[in-house]
Amino acid sequence: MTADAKPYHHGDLARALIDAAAAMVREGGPEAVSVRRAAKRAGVSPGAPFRHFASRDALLAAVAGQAMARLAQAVEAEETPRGADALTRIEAIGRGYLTWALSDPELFRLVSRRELVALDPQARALNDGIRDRMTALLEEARADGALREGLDPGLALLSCRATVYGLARMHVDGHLPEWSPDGDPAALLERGLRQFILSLRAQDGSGPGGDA
Amino acid sequence: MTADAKPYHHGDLARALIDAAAAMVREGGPEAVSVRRAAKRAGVSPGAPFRHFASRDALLAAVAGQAMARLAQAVEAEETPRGADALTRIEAIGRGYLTWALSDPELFRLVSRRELVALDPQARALNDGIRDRMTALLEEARADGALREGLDPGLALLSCRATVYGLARMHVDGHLPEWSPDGDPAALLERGLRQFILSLRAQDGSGPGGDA
DNA sequence: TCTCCATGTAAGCGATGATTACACGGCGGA
DNA sequence: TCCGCCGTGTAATCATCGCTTACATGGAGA
Repeated sequence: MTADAKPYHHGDLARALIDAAAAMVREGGPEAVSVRRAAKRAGVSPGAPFRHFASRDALLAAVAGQAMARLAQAVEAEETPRGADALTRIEAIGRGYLTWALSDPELFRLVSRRELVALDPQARALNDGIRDRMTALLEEARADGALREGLDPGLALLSCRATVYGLARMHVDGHLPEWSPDGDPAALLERGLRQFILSLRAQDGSGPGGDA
Repeated sequence: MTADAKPYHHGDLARALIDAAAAMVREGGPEAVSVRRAAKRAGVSPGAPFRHFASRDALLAAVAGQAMARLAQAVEAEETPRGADALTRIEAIGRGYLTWALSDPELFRLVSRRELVALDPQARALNDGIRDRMTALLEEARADGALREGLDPGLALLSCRATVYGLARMHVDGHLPEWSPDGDPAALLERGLRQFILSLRAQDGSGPGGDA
């Protein structure tokens, strides 16, 4: 890449290092990330990265920040606010979250380490944004009477997070085959998600809208 | 420990190394485990551990195996099969699981990496045992008509695992304060667990048996 | 008692994260 | 146009790491 005359100054070393580190995370997990190998991939000397990242952890945090941005983007792209039911939109958020976790499991593992995401204010904001949107949607569902009777909206928020996070982590930690040896992970997560949303929904009035 | 005359042969180096490594995991996570430091803690030379563990990963796997045994023990101790309702016993299993995850979060992170647990057949068996007991209990609940209408028992199994695993991982990954800043983690997990079991339970017949 | 061998030691290899001193070269001021 | 600053990359170095090899030790079985 950028093999044009190879100037003394790289031009965009920081970006190149983040990309290289992200690729190494995908290949062998966060443990496989080495500053020297990232530098070698970017075509610079072993000490050069330290001009841009104070430490290996700082580089990993930058990778996590970029990954968090893509996760937030995936969630936002999936959410369909076009007049849909609040619970349906929560389901869409969860679907976006799970889809991204399936598509980039190692980077998701990185993102789910809060101490890394918390280092980057922008990543924190994205993370908090998703949570706040779910809070608002749950409140909207409650106001619409769409929540099952006897459901504490605060606890429902925790349940949403626990379920979606739990399903995603089960996949990236390799626990899905153990619980459903022959299942397609994506289909399994989708069914789990739908059933969970169903367990939140009030059973009077609106009938089953599922098509699966 | 065993400071009696320091014989040439340690006597129980493998155990001592596992304990030392477990302590290091508790202090700084799996990344903080170093074969050399474990050897120093056990009072032997840097190369000695390799007589007992082929690699650093093998040592970590042994630590994970021991931790898995303790987790299974905590689950078994909490389960109360004395005539209790099947769903109540599932709740008890979840409570034992969450309690142990709260009491030893770093070791739980180790245990939740399946590729480590899978290396030790005994640990695998313990893990599978918990899953199989939940499967049987869910089937019993279904036969008793205790499950909510329209609930697929297979999916309910996945939901149980996702919820309990999700709650536990939220804690060890530091996400609980983010979702409930002022909450006591243990109380929060307990409420989440109770509500989840409630969402499985059929709403006819048996009334609310909660005391919280 | 003597020998075998499991267990520990000593020394060392290559690689890592991190630090330091130095070299390069684009940019702004005179 | 020239000069010096300073951000950026290089080179050399250090302590530590996982792991291997060659050797030392001493308990257990013949």
